[in-house]
Amino acid sequence: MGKNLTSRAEDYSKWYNELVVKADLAENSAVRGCMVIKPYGYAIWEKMQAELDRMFKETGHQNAYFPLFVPKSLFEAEEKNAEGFAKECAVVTHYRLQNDPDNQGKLRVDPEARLEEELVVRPTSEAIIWNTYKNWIQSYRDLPILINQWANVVRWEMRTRLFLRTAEFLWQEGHTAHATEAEAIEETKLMNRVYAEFVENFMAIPVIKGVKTESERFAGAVDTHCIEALMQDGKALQAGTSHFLGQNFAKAFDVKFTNNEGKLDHVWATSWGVSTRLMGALIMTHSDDNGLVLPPNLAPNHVVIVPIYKSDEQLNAITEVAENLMSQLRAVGVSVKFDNRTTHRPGAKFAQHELQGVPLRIAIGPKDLENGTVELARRDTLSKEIVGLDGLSDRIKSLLTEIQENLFNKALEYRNSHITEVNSFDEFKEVLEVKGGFISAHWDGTAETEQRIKELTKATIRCIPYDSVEEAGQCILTGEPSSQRVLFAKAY
RNA sequence: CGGGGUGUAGCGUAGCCCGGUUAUCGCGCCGCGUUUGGGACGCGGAGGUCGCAGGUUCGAAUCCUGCCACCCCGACCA
Repeated sequence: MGKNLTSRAEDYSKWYNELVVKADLAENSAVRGCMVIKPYGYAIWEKMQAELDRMFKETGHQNAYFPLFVPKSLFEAEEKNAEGFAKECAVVTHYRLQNDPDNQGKLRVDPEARLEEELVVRPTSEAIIWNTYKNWIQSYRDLPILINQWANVVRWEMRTRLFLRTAEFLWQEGHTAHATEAEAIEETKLMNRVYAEFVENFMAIPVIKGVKTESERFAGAVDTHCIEALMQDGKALQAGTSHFLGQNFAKAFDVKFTNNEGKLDHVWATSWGVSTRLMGALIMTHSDDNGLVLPPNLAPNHVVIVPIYKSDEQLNAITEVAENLMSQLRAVGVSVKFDNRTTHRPGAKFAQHELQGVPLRIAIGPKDLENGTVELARRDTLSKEIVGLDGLSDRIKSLLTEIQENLFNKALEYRNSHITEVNSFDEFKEVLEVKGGFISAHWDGTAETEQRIKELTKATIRCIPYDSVEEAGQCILTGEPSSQRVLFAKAY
């Protein structure tokens, strides 16, 4: 893969700035770190939203919406959660501006308009949602509550990384309440599976499902399940998380219910989320030096048709062929755009659609009019061929399926060839340095060792994979006994 | 908050050390014409508080002082 696209998220921004996603963070320094998503980029996000939303509903969830502002007293109720997010909260302290007497034409914050209680701009919504659930739940008959919210959240990170860690981002967060521990744990796992299915089948990004170690766990969770993906530069990216919250939030917000035996108990909870960070994952998994490569399942347009002509007569004839083809394609569910802009030449259009990652391009010119053919070009392989018009729509339909599979398989092959088993710390450092990717190694299970390895190498434990097998071994750092391998990597 | 760096047109830049015509070049933008099977070419044109403020000087993008902003590395980050 090209070096231009494989190092850091910021590098991608240079490529996509103009066309895909307005990747420049907002120019005003006060909102530095917030991203601006252009229409084309947003169309991709909408596709992702639509599919996820469908999957959530199929698994019994409903959408709802909760407030952006969280009163500080609510925010601090669940201690670990509050502590985990405290350092990155934007806080509203005033509710009014006034003319600045010392500075004509400028406004200042009215010192008289200080809020009695500060409002935290949600970095996540557990607090405000559980404060609400308290009033919704009395009996086991009120359970489960299976709610998802599409929202923006703000995390005032000291340092932002484009797509991957922006100050404001869009996401969905599911918040569920259950009568039993087993049911909540099942929900946690279910949603992690839903995420994995979406990311693999839709985004064509292979992921590893697993569980986080204590130190990487969500603040306030009992267990954090996750999907981990590998980017083309050998760094791991956490693509989604699903948390089993135990009774922590129910206790913090005093959410009790009477169970079917008439006993009072705290509710069991989960929360789960994926964000616009997935767009970063998409870019960093499939792109090449010509730009974005979109899996057909996410592409706003599957096919673009570019006319090549010298005269108006030719354009008219091409338009007729194109419109015919478009209605055939639309009939079989393929989205298609006819790029008949007169302001750009064919070469410029080719380049632009490649940059935007349109899976298939059809060029129709005078030669094709004579021969009843078109030129069909694939974005994933950059190959071109001349094909006849007969049966073209069916062919394109199956080609799109093939491209979707090809992208996944390519990424899978790369990912699999970058999971390395090591049995010593020297080997660990060596692989991390020269090859990158995931490293499968034994670990003694302590947070101290994990921390020490992080300090020495910058690698963290991405997860304990679901499919990790029982196997006697020794911790690569301490030599203490270990019963299974875990996955290490340098991560975004 | 520590270490390093950079601010010149929408973007990328030259000029700065060693002060001196109208601030350089490329991309992009606008007009006209010729073009159109992989990012067209020619001619013409528009666009600048040289980060901000002060100072030195006959004269400051250039030298001095202060400030501001941004980037990178670290700290930080489910």
